[in-house]
Amino acid sequence: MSSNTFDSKSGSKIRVIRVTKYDQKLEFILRTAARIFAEKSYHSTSMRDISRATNVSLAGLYHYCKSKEELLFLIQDNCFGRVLERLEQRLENVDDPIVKLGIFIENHLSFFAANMSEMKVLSHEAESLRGDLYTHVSTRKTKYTKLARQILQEVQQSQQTKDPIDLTVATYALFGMMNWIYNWYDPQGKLKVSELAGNVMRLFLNGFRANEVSGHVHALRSETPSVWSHG
Amino acid sequence: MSSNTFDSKSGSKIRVIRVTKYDQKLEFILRTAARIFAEKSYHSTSMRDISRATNVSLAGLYHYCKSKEELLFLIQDNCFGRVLERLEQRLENVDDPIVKLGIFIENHLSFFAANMSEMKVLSHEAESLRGDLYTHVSTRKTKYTKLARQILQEVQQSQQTKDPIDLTVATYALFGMMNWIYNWYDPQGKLKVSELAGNVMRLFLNGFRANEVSGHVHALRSETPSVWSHG
DNA sequence: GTAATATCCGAACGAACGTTCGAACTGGTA
DNA sequence: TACCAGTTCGAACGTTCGTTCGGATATTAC
Repeated sequence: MSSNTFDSKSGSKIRVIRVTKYDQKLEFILRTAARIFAEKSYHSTSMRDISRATNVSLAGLYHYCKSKEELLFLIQDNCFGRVLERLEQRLENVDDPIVKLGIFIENHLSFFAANMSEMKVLSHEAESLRGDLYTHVSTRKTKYTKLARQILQEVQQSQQTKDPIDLTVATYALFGMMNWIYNWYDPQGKLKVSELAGNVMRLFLNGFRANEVSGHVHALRSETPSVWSHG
Repeated sequence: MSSNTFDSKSGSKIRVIRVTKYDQKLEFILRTAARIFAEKSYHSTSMRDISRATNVSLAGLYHYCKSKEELLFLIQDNCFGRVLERLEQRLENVDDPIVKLGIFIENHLSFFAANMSEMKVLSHEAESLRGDLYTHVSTRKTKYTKLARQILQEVQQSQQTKDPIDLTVATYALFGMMNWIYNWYDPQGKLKVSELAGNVMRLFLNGFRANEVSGHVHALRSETPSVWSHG
């Protein structure tokens, strides 16, 4: 990892990529913290939990971060940064919107599967950050979402269908499908990541592009609408 | 609300449905707590927050629940119970698996939209319960998931397609699409619940039943697989 | 009325929390 | 050797947490 990835304090004056001991230990702390945050959530994890798991004293942790919230931020921001960086590389020189969408889905899911803890923390603890830190991650997320939406729009425009799926619904349905996997998917299990990505891709893309609505679905509309209330 | 919905302490000896003051106030506390839990998460909500929002003294809250955790449980269990109850009613005498699926989706989404706070707490704070309380809700959830999976299997069997979507992926993709809506959907906004449900239904069902895979998607498989690692 | 019960709350408890402080180490440099 | 910056940590600080206790007030039953 390059020394500038985490805004390192190593302060090397020579312009080469260096991995200082400080960087390595910070990364180790972040990875451990991410694992525990994923296991028992950010707010019910204490700095003492992280201290115990890393064998770094409670006070010692504050040599590597200025607060517990900054730990969460570093996990989220670093994780998201890597997703985006990789995505931009892979989308270079790609024009076909459907291929773009495939790359987007595969990129998201394979990174998710390989970094389950960090990605769970990124998607599940979205609102645990406050102030500037929240804004920073949130802005990135909005940008990411808009990119997905734009790709979907291109797909939709590339082949006119009647009665198209609402773009907002489609965008968030896609993210829902993908981000929900931390609730069930086991990267070590039978189902390989490539199979997962392939299935999600087919499921979503065929649904999104289909222009035909089953008669059965229409029949549903005649049902009396359910009215829920709090009493 | 019937006096037995919350295992009421009202202890009426007459066999009629009664709404005691106790029940009403408990329900008010639960609804308020659900709202705050949804806003700032269970673990960062204090009993003092709930006390302030309900105008019930801190100690007074413990007349209606025996712990903060029980508050969370009551919210989740009551909410889930109502979803299940309504679903079972609507599925009675329905045979067509596609209609079943439509009812399932519409039931879930319309209830979600009408009870956003409770449903967010139900799906977002799944792991905040411990021990028996966790097991109880979790068992119900498993049952609910299996029902969805079974309906999907029936749909799949009713019309043989080659290369069908993996059932596990499909099931959790569906729940991901539906449960993710607390991250973006505004029931008061432009998009009506019926439109939301209709779009989700079409998106999912067409994708799930489609038997054709685009050549574009196949092309993706020749990409060099991405390898993510922690370094 | 009065007794019994249900409802409510101010005040406090012990525990756990995030963070800080000053001192003790460590390794490299002169 | 002495020195300095980087690293480490035991101990403690002030705060907030969930919960409890004893008693006050309201409601019901007789």
